[in-house]
Amino acid sequence: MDSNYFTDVYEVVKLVPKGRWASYGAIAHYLGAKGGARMVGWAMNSAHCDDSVPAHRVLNRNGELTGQHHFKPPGKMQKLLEKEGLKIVNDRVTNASESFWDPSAELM
DNA sequence: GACATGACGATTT
DNA sequence: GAAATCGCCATGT
Repeated sequence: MDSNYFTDVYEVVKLVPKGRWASYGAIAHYLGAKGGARMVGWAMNSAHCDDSVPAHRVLNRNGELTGQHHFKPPGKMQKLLEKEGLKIVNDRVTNASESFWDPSAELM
């Protein structure tokens, strides 16, 4: 529980608006760039057990569904994103720059 | 305690 | 412009 870092990541991910997506680096930067994007991904890895954390809204900086294989079943991530209004093509979000959500910019 | 790995990012070649 | 490499730090072995 000392790793409050994960909790921070969960909070930010939960704050991601529906139909938008945030990048690991953006969240990491919002948290103070602690450890960088990798730690965010690692936090999600621990969060995968928590359905309250819409990890499917967290993609890499390219808007690619990098963690699909970690979902159950694989592809659920893409389905959820498409259901929220995002267009996924080739495991990648189209109009990514338009649906991109930056916590440090939107939440300030 | 050290080595290897990981849902990434940025920089350099 | 694309590919390759290093860096970030925490977790697992």
